[in-house]
Amino acid sequence: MEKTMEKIVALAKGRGFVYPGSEIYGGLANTWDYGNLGVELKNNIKRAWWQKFIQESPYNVGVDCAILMNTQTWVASGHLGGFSDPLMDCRNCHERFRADKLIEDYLADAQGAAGPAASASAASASAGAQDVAPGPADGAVDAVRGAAGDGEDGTHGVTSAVAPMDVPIDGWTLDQMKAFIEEKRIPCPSCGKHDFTDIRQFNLMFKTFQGVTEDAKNTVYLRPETAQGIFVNFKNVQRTSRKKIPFGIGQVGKSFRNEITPGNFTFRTREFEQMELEFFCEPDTDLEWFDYWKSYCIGWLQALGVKDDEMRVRDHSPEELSFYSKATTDIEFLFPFGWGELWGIADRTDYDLTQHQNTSGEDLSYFDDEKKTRYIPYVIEPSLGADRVTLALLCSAYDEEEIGEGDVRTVLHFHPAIAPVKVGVLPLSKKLADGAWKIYEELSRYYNCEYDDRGNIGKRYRRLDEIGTPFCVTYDFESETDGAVTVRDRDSMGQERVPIGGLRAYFEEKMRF
RNA sequence: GCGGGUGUAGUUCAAUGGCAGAACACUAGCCUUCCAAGCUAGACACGUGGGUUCGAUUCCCAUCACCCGCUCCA
Repeated sequence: MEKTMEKIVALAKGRGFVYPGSEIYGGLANTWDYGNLGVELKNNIKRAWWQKFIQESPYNVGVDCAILMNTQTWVASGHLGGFSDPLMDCRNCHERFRADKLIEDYLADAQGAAGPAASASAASASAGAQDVAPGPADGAVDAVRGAAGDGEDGTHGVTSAVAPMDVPIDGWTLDQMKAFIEEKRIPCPSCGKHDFTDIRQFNLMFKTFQGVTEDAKNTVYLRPETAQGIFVNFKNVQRTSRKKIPFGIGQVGKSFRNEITPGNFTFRTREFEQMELEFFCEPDTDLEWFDYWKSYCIGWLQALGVKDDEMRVRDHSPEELSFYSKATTDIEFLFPFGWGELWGIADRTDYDLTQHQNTSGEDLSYFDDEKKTRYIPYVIEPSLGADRVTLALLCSAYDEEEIGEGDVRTVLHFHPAIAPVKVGVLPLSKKLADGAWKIYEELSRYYNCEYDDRGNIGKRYRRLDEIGTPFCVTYDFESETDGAVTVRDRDSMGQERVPIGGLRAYFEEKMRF
């Protein structure tokens, strides 16, 4: 019984978890709509996160910020300036490359040719494959690059008439990159020819216009992360919540990134939902809090049923770290397509608040009344993709069980707290509809329930197993006289007789999170 | 954006230059009544546009969309 992405996608479409977006118009690439069950599942997961990270945490409060923000926000955060990728295509073989990477590799090669690290180019050429599961190959490249960089100054002794070799490649203009590639006649890593298109910028932010006229002055961007809404409201929330540092602000909401390559079902999409916490602490306490939130996150995943062997924690190497981050750890999940990042926990230092303070001119420092000190807080950011964790929990729950001779049932072992339907209410016969319906009416005041009287009882159990319903209540002929029903458990398939009046208490106990 | 592939029912698959068929799923009724695949009936499909042709779901062209690779992921 192999667990494959195909089967999970088929189940998701077939049973109403996730449909392809805009389907009647032939679809829209990589958009997905959550269906009747999917929305329940995702809402339950978001609610569970909120409960654990906001409600139950003595430190944290929540916000819900606008998706559209003042453009200066993105200047401060660095999204607007530095994050357009310079891309060029090879006219001969139609491969696409990042110009800066091409130059970087060329320089590394130049170094390799002169020194003993001659295998550098071979390693970086072969390691390209996929980023989903950065394996040993990528690590090797990093190591090689790191070693190459230990040379004098990063230029590797290469000189150029057209490019500023004393400036890191990130600081070059597009023209300088293009000119350098021409000057050195850098070949296409794929086909070896030298015939590139001009460099084009690729900005990852979705752009739109506020107001009716479409001119540049009205340009606004859809947020590429929810974090910035929290940073710009840091002082507001601190004042109105009367929180003292350390404290955190959490938010659940949509973000948009014009990724070039989305894919793997809902794992990577251009529109996605994040559950982010920005935790503000004193500068020297950041690493302690980093560890605190790391285990807090892992604990939450375990509580929802993620098994240890389908989860791993990966610390970023120093070369891999983002420019603003002091430490980053990814919690990864083993999807059928490989390991994929679920949760990024980053020590962002005081980078964000400092940037906003400098750009806005507002003082974003915090004054500690007890210690009589003033500082810009450090930030620990556990950032979780809502769609990713939903997909992960769907994959984790998926199972095909052989029960008896050639008899297989598909079952989703969701934790009751996130199961889209908590209780199936089933009259054993249609003649018993009245009594069963009363139970349905009562229970659906507390839980999302499903009433089903079609087909035989076994078939109904199977349908409910397949959507991960933890409990079925069967109202039978005896119920008419003894006032009790059979509660059937999804996981054990065992049965228990429970008085109708005791159902509510029974389920409360079983579904506790 | 480039290269390759694919478009027939909700799903998986047929067939055909001349009324498009099955299985499962679905709906209604009957039967049964605690672990799917009993009986009867029913609803549902050729992505779009153009061309060739007496006639196109089928052949040709275009278009749209999706899938798989590549480039990206603060």
